[in-house]
Amino acid sequence: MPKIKSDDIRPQRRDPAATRKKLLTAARREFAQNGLAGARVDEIAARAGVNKQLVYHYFGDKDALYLAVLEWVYEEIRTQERKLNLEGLPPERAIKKLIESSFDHLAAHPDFIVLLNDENRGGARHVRGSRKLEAMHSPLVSMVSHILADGVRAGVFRKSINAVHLYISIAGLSYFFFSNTPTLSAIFGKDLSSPSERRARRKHVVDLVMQSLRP
Amino acid sequence: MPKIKSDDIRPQRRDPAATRKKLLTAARREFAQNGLAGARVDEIAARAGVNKQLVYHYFGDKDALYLAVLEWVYEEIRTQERKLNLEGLPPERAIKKLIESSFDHLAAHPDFIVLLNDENRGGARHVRGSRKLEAMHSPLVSMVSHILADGVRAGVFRKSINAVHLYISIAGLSYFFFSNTPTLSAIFGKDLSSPSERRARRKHVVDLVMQSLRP
Amino acid sequence: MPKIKSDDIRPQRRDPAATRKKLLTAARREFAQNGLAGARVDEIAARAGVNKQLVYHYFGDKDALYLAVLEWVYEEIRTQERKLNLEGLPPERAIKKLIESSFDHLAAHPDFIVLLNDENRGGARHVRGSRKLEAMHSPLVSMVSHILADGVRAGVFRKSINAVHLYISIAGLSYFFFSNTPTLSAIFGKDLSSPSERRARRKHVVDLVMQSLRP
Amino acid sequence: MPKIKSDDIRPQRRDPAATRKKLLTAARREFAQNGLAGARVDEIAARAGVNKQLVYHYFGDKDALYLAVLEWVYEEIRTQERKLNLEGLPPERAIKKLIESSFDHLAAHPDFIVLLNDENRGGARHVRGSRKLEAMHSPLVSMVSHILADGVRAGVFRKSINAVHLYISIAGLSYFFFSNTPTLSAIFGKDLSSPSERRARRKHVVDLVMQSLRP
DNA sequence: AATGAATGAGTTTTCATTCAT
DNA sequence: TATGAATGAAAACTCATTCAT
Repeated sequence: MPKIKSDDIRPQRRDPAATRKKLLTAARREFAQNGLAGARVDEIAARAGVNKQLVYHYFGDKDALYLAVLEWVYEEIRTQERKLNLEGLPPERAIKKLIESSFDHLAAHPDFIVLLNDENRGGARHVRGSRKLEAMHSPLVSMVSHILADGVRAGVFRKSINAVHLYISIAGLSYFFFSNTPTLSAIFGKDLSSPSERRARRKHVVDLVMQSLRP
Repeated sequence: MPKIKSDDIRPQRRDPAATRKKLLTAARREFAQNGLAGARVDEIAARAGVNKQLVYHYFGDKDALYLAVLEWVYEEIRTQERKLNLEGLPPERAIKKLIESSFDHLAAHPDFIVLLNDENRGGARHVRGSRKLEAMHSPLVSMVSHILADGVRAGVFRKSINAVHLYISIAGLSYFFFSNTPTLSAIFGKDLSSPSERRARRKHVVDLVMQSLRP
Repeated sequence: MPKIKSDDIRPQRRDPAATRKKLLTAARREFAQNGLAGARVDEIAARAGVNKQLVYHYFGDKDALYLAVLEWVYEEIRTQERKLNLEGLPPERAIKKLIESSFDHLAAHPDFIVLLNDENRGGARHVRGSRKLEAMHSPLVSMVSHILADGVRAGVFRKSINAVHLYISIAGLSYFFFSNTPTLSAIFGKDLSSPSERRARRKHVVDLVMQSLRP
Repeated sequence: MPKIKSDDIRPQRRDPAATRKKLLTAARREFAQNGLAGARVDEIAARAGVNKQLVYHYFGDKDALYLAVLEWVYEEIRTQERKLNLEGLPPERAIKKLIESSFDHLAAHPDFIVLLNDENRGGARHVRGSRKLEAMHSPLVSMVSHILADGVRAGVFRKSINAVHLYISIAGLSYFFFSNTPTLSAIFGKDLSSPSERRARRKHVVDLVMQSLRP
């Protein structure tokens, strides 16, 4: 929406919120492409089209900017999870929807993986120090727990499946595929990044998990 | 083979092979800890206890050293795979052994994951350029293919399971757990790196895959 | 004078004189602690609790602010000198009082020294450019001159003592002690900043000068 | 002395000791002129005519370089003190020589003062952390102590003069004159840096101290 | 009068790499 | 083969100052 002030030709001058967002977006790309150590503050500022000093003005330093990006992508995931609405669904449909949306989210946001990799190498140093992330509990584990119980009761799922590990498995089956596509493609001599391969993978993951849950 | 040179008091002076190995070991640690961009050539030389220039002497440059490390860890995996001897086993035992040894290898060599992450972010640029890696085909995919066929014939596995994707799934279920332990632990508020959690995970992965293969 | 503006809760909003003074006080501390080059305009504004831009509003730039601080401390000294009232005293009492008050002033205002050091390194560039300081002649040199003459006439002081140099000596004997306390303490392995050491120094300075004036 | 190696046209290539010394000399000038905070590492390297990185190679960082300079000037002073040979002299000649050489050393090395000023503002942080300086005790205080005792015994000095404070006074009477010449000149409207003024000051200092010691 | 955003030039330090011995 | 000196480019971060409101 254009600003009302008609005599201001230059767009968005003095718009702190917009500047912050531009920096954050640029940082997300740069960190995803080059990692924490490989990312360049200069480049982030250039991508955002603002002065380099503003990185420090708004975020403090490179690490704090990295954390802000992490908080952003985690928030995206939580938002997506909240939108799932699995409560009303029959157990099998619920799990299937969860698997699919988990796969689709990674497909749509491939940078999430690459941003997390650095964080994991560093022992989750930023995540552990974040108040914001501490408050962002995922509702999914307990939801999965309930769905599993419902499924067992309904006789469609086998017993003694650990909800935390199932959640990790669902994530991992998609995550590894996306994160390691380049080396897997090179090793197998087959481009796994094509749409058809991606569809095949999605189907395989859904099948694998669903079949494994049968009583 | 002991060195004859009697007047050389300090051990391993002028021992090219040993120096090369020391550099490689040091590089593996440094790259695993700090990534490709974050690793320091100075630090690698210091860890190896040799002069920095020898990195260039033996390997050419930092990227070539990184590739040498990648080739090393891939070779380790292939060696482990060759040792598996799945041929004689009944299908179910064979797959189970494959899953377990896949998990155990990552548990024993956690740096493999972290070394590959950078390579994947970079589009597998080093791997794709390597003659050596090209020659190191994994025998496992075709082996899995045969095992699956045998299992279907014996009536213990269901049909239409893709061997490549099953292989990727087996790897991914362990890989993701190990690679994301720090952030998962932080998010779940539960230390997943403990031996008991690790055992539980191993069991879960074996169960998940085995159950999914049932007809 | 209390402000009338009734709806203004925070005190001293829009109080130019107070803001100026707060800036000056903050600048004095910051310059004393970090020198001209080491002082930070940001820090000065923060210490003063006002916006950084006001430094430029009120003083022009960092150098002008530094000069304002110098003028302030010089004015303090002149004020103290004017309060001395040496005229009526017998020559020996007058000199003694001068020495003591010179020592005491430095003891009370240790930042004076440190502020002047930078100015001296820079060739007194600010002081020489200041109209205000030009007008602030010290009355003391001519006063010392008269006291010396009186003392000689009264037979209590020896002849041919240069008033300017005596003034410099009186200042220097205290100045050096205060300015170099940290390094002298480190070198002598003895804390010269303690009250007892300070008292001893004061006595020594008075004695030294007084004894040297004897005929 | 020219290097023997005749075929080496470029002078002093690969001469670590010379490089170190050039850096140290350049640093001394730069620190003296601009202080610790005001000095520029770039400028020091440029003055030395070597690559900036060598500052870090040889000294570690800017602070360590500053300490190296401090150690150098202190060593100069100790060397000069050792050369004094006051032992054989009669007490009055000994003290006079000490005053004069103290004055002359500062006249010859005016940067000593300015280098110390920053160190004192910083609470002697570098000096206190230096092993080297800890070992460089000045022999002068105990020497002054003995001279004073000899003078009292010989009836040429009065009693109860503290050696440490006399040493500080002798230093301070010269130090303050040199350190504050610019502002004193500006305030007194008289150039105190001229040779004649310097001679007058030297005489005054010697007189003042010597007269103060009379019984 | 007062504020916070924005800037450009600079400042220390780092780093992969090459040179000379 | 091995070493330490030397380099140039670039990195993160800082800072005095100005702009827009």
